[in-house]
Amino acid sequence: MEKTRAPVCKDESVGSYVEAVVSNLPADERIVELAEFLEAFGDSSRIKILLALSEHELCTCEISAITGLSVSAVSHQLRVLKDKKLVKYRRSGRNVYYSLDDEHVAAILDIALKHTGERIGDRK
Amino acid sequence: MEKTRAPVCKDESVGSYVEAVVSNLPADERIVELAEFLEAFGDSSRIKILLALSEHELCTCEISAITGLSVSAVSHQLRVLKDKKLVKYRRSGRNVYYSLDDEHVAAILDIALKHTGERIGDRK
DNA sequence: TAAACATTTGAACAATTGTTCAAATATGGA
DNA sequence: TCCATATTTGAACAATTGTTCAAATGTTTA
Repeated sequence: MEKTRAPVCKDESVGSYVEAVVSNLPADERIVELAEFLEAFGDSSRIKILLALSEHELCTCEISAITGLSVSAVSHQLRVLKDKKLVKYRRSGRNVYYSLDDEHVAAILDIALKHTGERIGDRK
Repeated sequence: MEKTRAPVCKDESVGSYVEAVVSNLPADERIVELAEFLEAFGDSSRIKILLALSEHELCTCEISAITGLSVSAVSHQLRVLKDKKLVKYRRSGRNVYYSLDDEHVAAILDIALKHTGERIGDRK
């Protein structure tokens, strides 16, 4: 009478699909990788930086001027965005110019804008 | 000799587009809204829950069994996902069944999977 | 009603986060 | 070389986060 399976809700009508869902889940390390990438979107300073970069390649001090954040705060956040592969950069003289890493980043911003904009009562 | 503009890099060759970028940025409250939505993706427990829900509508205890998280931890995370509009739910008897709020949530998971999967050396 | 199951909630805690400030590093021009 | 500008870095700090545990709330069945 002891179950070998992980304990699921006692109701037997539940969960024939549970094993299928389990077996389709990516490996834990893959999930961590996903979360770390998406986590980088989860701060309003970084969103502001990403939205600015979605319009134009910009250097650190321009981003600072545009966002109103200190140069140091911008640099710290750019490091996060760089590490998590949301932005790429190139040096040109004294300046380091940043831009979105690829179309995926812009696409996520776009979907998020649509999702948060579509709710009733949220009209521009 | 005092500038009225926000201080930009001293290099004058820089920044004719800066004002345009500034004027295209959404309002701060809109940016906060975006960040709060995307922030909800930024945790591996929540990603695991969302990936499970992308395959099948599931109740709290099924999610617990599938993810290996405690029922309480799942419930706390579901509250976050509910508040940030990533999932919706319906009650059926004792159980509360959760599912992804709309196609935007699945789309973001999909793009993130592609983005993190495409990098060299990350082959399955 | 009481008992069993499913879910939510609140307090507590360690761990992580984003900012500021000061200092260090990097680059280009005199 | 020295100086000005641009950027990065590290330490410190308050604030926030995710988990656990225990208790409370819902719901169904006997």
